[in-house]
This record gives sequence, C-alpha cells and structure tokens, in this order.
Amino acid sequence: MSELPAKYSRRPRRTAAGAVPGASLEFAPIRIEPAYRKVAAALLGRITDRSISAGERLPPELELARQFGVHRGTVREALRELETNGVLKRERGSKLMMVTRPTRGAVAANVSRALSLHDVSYHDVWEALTALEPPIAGAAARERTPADLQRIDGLLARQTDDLGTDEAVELTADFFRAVGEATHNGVFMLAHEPLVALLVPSLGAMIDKVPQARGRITEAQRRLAATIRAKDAAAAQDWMAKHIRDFHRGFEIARIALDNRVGG
Amino acid sequence: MSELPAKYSRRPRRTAAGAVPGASLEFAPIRIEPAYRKVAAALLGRITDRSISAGERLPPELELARQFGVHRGTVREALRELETNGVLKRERGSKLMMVTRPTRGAVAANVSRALSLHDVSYHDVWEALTALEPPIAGAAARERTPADLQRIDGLLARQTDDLGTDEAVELTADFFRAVGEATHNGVFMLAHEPLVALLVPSLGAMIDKVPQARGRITEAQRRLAATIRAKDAAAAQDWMAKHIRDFHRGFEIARIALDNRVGG
DNA sequence: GTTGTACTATTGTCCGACAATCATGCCGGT
DNA sequence: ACCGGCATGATTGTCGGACAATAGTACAAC
Repeated sequence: MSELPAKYSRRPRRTAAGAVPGASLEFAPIRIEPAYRKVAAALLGRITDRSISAGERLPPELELARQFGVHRGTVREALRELETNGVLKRERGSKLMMVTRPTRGAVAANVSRALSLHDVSYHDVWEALTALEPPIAGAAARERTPADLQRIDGLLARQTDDLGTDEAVELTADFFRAVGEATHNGVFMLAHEPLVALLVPSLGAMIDKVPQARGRITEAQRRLAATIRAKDAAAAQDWMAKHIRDFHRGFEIARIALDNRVGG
Repeated sequence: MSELPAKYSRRPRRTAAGAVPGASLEFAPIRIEPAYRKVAAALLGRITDRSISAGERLPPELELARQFGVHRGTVREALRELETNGVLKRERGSKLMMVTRPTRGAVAANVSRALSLHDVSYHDVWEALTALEPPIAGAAARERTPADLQRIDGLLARQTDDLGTDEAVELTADFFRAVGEATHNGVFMLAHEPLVALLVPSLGAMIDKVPQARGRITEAQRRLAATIRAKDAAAAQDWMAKHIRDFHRGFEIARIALDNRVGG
C-alpha cells in the first residue's frame, strides 16, 4: 500500500544522540515549533506588516497548503489561530477567507475572559474605571463631533422608566461606548470596553435592588452629555467621576460584595 | 471500498427549499455554526465556569473526539482556538493538554496587535498613558508591599549609564510593569501592558536621539520610587504625570511625529 | 427579466495512518 | 540497593485522501 514513508523529510529531526558527555558549554534551548504555528506566524507577519491589508482575500486553503508545503489540515489549524485572533474572518461556502481587523468586541471579550479567569475583583474594576473614565469624558468633551453628540442624545432619549432591566443596562453600557467613541481615540474605546462588559451582569442586579439607581444614572448621564456638548472638559471629568462613584454606592447599597470575583 | 456514506447523518441539513414566495415576514437569520466552534464553545464554557480549573489536564484528543462524537481533526481545530485564547497550553510528546489562565503577555500581545491594526497613533497612546499611569502610580503607593519595593529598587539599581539602548528600554518597560504589579490590581497590570509594549520600539529611537533623556528617565523613576516607598499616593501621581510628560517631550525633541501609527 | 439548473470552487468534516516525543516500567550491571 | 539503558505504550503532530454542503456563475428555459 505505502510505497515508502519518505514524508516528514522536509523537517529533519535530530535523531542522532551525539551529545558531548562532559562539555559544560552553554546551549540555547532548542526551539521546536510545530508547523501549524510557523504557518500562522508567517501569515500573521504578512498581515501585521500590511503586505496583506484588511479586506483582501486569502488564497484558498489548498493553495496555501501548496505554497507552504504542508498538508491542508495543518493550514487549517493555523487559520483557526488567526481567526480567533480576529484578523481573519470566513464565511461559509465558497467565499474565501478575508483579512479583517479585529473588532473591538472580539478583543474586549478576550480581555474580559482573561480578567475574569485571573480572579479580578469588583473593587479592581471600579478602581480602573475611576482612573480611566473621567479622562475619557474629558477627551470626549474636547474631541466630540456633532455626530457624536447626536448618537449620545439618541441614547439618552431612549432612557425611559418603562424599560426592562436588561434594556436599561444595555443602554447604559452603550452610553459609555458612545462617550468612548466621542474621544476618537482607539485606545480609549478599546480600554473601557472589557470593564463595562464585566460590570453589565451585576449592574442589572444592582438596578433591580436599588430603585433610585435608575433615576440617578439617567440624571448623571444627562449632565454629562450637557458638559460634552459644551466642550467643557473639566466639568465632564467631574460629572463622570461622580457618575462612577454613584455606581459604587449603588453596589454598596445593594450589598454586592466588592471583593467578589467579577464575571462568571 | 466505501460501504455506504451514512456519515454526516448526525447533522441534518435543511435541503428542502420551502420558502414562502410572497411572504414579507421577518425571519431571524439562521445561525449555523461549524462543529469545531461548538466544541470550542463547550470546552470554553466548562473552563470559564470553573468546572475545569487551571492546572488540570484535559482528556486526550481521541477521548474528547469520542465524547463529542466528532473526528479528532475537528477537536484539534477547537483546541487550537482555545490555545490561542491562552486558556490551554500543550507540551510536546505524551503530555496532556493543560488548562491554564491566559498570561498577561499573551493577552497584551493580542491587544497591541489590534490597536496597531486599527491605526492607533502615538498621540492616542500618550493620551491613554497620561490618563492611566498616574492613578496607577497612586494605587501602587497605597498598596505596595515590601516585596514590590524590593523589585522596583532592583530595577533601579540596574539603571546605569553603560547599558545598551535595548537594555535601557527594556528596563524602563519593566519599571512600569513593576509599578503596575505593586497596585495588586489585575486590571491595572493588564491595562498598561499593551501600551508600554507599543511604545518600546520607538522609545529606543527616542533615547538614541535625545542624549539627555536617559538621565531624566532615571531621575524621574528614582523620585517616583521614593514616593511609592513613602506611600505618598498624591506625590506618586504627580511624579508619574511628570514622567509621562517627559516622554512626550522627548518624542517631540526627537521629532517623532505623534500622529504616526504606532507599531509595525 | 426572472427563474431554474448544471457546474465549479471552496470550506467543513470525516477516515485512516505513521513519526516523533514523553513517561513508565523492566532489566542487567555495579 | 542504585543507576543507566531499553522496550513499550500513550499522545500529539502531520500527512494522504475522501465526500457533503454551500456559494458563485454561466447558461438555458419561461
């Protein structure tokens, strides 16, 4: 059946056990990388250095396998790696894989998961939000465009009392996102996303337990929006700081232990 | 050779083309997920909800394939996905895959790449550092332990004039990391890592072009360390802010355009 | 012009196989 | 009793080949 197993020949492995017995020379640890990782690294390199740019389509898997000189299964494993990194997206059927830029949501989801697995506490998240959000609000006040204002106002207009808990929470999260986008700073937009995402579940619990919270949230957001409209960065910082403190207080009133792990 | 192709039977596909002709009803798009994604989701779920905890070992691939009722290749693609997410680590040979928690470095690398691909500018990174690092320094001053102090001092002691550019830059980055760890806040530790990583390459260029930068950096770090030792959070914030401004000025002097893309 | 059909390209999944590696346990020599 | 070498089994890495399902396209039919 098999003529001769000459495969694997392109990856010469060190089978010779020719280690000098007494030598105490310093050897660098031998770095053996699986092929799928090398393929992934090669592709990722071409993407990060922009020789393949977003929106372009990759050759089909079989063609890639031919070019790299590996099996299609190996290429697929490499592609899967890039896909989870968010730099590739594939659609079913005959569409080719497309190079994309990782979406904020995907990156944020990874970060959230990592934070959650690292046993980060609510307190830690609050501390970070306290540090991060006021400057974000300030930057938003400085940099906002009319379009940003419009989006923020649109969100505020939807804040009514007869919303369900989930919608209210989602709307609050969207408010933070909108403020982040008004900064026109990709770092800010990405930075607070995982934090907001981590808080969303418990925010719902808090709102349910603390009836007055909804009103305070809406009020703070309106004030904040006004300062952003007025391009008053200092006031925006102050109101955002107050807004964050409010959340903190809500959690205390709802008796959510702040040194609990987030997420789950 | 093949008796009968009864495979694929466990995934019934809708072959019937029974679409109502004139109906203008709203249909939700049908979500069809590949099997490898479902397997990945199942495993990830068990990890994030802690029913499989870090350090445990997963069953071998063949066993997983048997349990999920899919082919080993499919399981492998799913595992690759988790591996990139950092929740699994595998070693060569007969060792089983081990559940791990994503390392900060891995997560940060993903974030850095995403930021870089999104054309974030130096200015954006500076703005974020200006917002983030002073509060981090303040938290470090409040929360530092003797061990943290020792690590920081160790790094400072290695800051001498006869270091190569690369070592000096790496030492500076490590200083930031050490301050971050002194906060004992996982969010802070993770948050500034990608930013520092993005700056490292250009920081080397800056140091080479601006001779006085090295001295200023060392001086600022010593002062900062002193405030952290004294647990003087306010002073720590101030010195960190100054430190960051210093970097900014260095870049201006070195004529590195601040609206350039970072990374690459 | 719209609708249906055949064809092709591509991805998703499966089957089966072997090489390389690591752990383990056995064995003989000291 | 301790040690290094060797056979063995388990597991991952990779390969070859196969087929089903889907999407796009070209073309004929109405």
